[in-house]
Amino acid sequence: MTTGELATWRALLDTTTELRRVLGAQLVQESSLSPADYQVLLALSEAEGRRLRSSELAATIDWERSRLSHHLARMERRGLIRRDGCSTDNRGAEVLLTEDGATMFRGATAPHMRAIKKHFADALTPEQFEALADILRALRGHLHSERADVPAGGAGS
Amino acid sequence: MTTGELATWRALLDTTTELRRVLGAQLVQESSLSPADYQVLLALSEAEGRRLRSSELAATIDWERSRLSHHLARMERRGLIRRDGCSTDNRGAEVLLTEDGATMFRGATAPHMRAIKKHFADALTPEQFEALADILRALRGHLHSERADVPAGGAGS
DNA sequence: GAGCTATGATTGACGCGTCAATCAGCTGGG
DNA sequence: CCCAGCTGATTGACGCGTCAATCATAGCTC
Repeated sequence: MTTGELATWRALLDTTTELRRVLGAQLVQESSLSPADYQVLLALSEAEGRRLRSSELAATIDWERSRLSHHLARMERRGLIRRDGCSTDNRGAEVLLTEDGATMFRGATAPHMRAIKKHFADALTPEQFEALADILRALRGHLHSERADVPAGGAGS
Repeated sequence: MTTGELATWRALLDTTTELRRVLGAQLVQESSLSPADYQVLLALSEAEGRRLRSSELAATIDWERSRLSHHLARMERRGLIRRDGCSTDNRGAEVLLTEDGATMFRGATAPHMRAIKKHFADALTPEQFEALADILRALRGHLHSERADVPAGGAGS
């Protein structure tokens, strides 16, 4: 690995850290929702009937189950979501958006989009967007191909 | 903001989250150092005499002071660093790398670099690296220019 | 249908990060 | 000199995330 490649890696870490910080701070200040809250509410508001099985929600947003459990407990306390037993599987829990949660989410969306535009989208040219999308596809593809490689027992690099 | 731009933003979040997770997990498993530990040890090992004023360290790695204080307390318990009063300013603390800390860091470096190469560097072409470096420069520049804009009260872009 | 294992979900403990409050020591004005 | 105010650093409380353990139920095998 070259010095430049390492520097680019560090730049990627630093820049994304800062972007998350700026956008996260703005989100929580404007709407009292953390990025994590937003992610949960987004997934729920896009789901059929604004409800999801807990495990499906975890899969959708790619969270560990226990993290989700803890977070849902906190969100339930705040009245953003509710948990309900599942009719077809008595072990299961259904998570559903409350009216309050939906309202909070709606109120947060527009300013958040504006912030993303301001701090991210406005910084790049259309060509850079395309290049970035390509790069991210390549990175994601690479990560996933590795994941498939190892368990199969194929030869490594 | 277009749908594609938003999708690229989401892809950036998701992909960097996953990269951090994979590389962080590998780092902690191979060397018992968290990414945060690594960042602190890297800054210290590059510093003059392997020591830094606490506030300079915070500035170097761009952390809140209280976060650093908490983290240093934990690292000190583990014997990775030591804190020492400062001779020129009795309020100040000097943070210095212990032998153990230096050894741990050295042991972690090579595997970590290999992991970065494997999961990140190997996924991209030289052209993509250049494009990515450009994009990150643009993003960083944009973020910083905003920061300078607002307090001064000048006209926006 | 009794026991075994697998699965959906939660819990507790503990390390981490943020915010607000605090402590200690420096510094400048009277 | 003394106090007011600033700065370097730490602390405590609390929300968050991970890991391992747990609980309850489903579903399979005999």
